[in-house]
Amino acid sequence: MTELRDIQLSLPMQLLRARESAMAHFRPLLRKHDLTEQQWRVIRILACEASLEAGELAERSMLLAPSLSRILTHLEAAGMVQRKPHQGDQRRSVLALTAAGKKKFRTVGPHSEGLYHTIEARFGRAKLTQLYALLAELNEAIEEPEEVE
Amino acid sequence: MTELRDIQLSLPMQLLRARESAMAHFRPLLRKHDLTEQQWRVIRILACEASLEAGELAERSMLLAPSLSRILTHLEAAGMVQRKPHQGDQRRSVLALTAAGKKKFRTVGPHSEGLYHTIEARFGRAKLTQLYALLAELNEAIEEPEEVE
DNA sequence: AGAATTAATTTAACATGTTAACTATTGAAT
DNA sequence: ATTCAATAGTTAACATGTTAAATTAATTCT
Repeated sequence: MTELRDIQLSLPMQLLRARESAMAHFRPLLRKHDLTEQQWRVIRILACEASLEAGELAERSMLLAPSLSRILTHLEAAGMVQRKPHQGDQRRSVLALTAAGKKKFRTVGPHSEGLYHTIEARFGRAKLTQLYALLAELNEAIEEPEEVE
Repeated sequence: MTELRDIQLSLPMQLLRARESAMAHFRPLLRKHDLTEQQWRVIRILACEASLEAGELAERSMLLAPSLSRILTHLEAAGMVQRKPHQGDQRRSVLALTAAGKKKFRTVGPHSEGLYHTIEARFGRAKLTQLYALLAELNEAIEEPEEVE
């Protein structure tokens, strides 16, 4: 006889719950600096890369193309990101932080790091490392969904 | 000398990535049955409870009140949920599945369970249990954010 | 009882999530 | 070279996420 699983025990929901617990720490900071969580993801990634194509940026920031497109329009209008055409392929666009974008990163980054260290201190570095490893294993194991007939 | 953390190693983003890997398995099924992920969360919870107040439902489904409000309007219009006034407190509303809502649950539920078991089989039950435990510990440890001065 | 507070839910406004359709450009196949 | 298919981004449409404000009803205080 197979055990009946608690219908409430949903993997996506447990991951969402954990993510919410974590994000709750960062949201007040981001709001104070007029950034959404997604805008901050984009800025963080561009801050480490000098320049990136939109596709790469979408993948790394875990944003779907339509979302990223709108976010970039917003960040460009705010003067924090510059869109340039790609040399040799007119379909692509290349993104980079402006001086204002870099400044925003240098302003917000340290506070964000501080909050991260708070989380690390409370949860424990060892457990955090273990969690990262498990999440990576999970991704590896279930990355490719089954076909739906 | 403190190690510099990889700025890309973001806990919220790793949790998001894992969640996306998991949700990718369920999205085709839900789409085929004209349900959003959030609508399905609401139906699943109501299917186990007979009736619930909106506040309780919001908490269990990890939905903010405004989102839930709109979702319930939608599910009510679709004939799957019934909103009733609360006896003794006119501010509250009590939600319950209709016959159509229960039928939807019985139709989609088994397929959803099947996909869950696929994930469990691929990742391993032991690791999945370990992951749930770690996520619960994380929630416990960081649930309360620091004050922002 | 009546005023002020608190509580549960909804509405509003703007940003993003999700899927499909569209546009422009490139690459491949005759 | 012309046609066809694939690729990169954007636009569109609708649903949800997030915060603030508004609504309505219950509670508290005097």
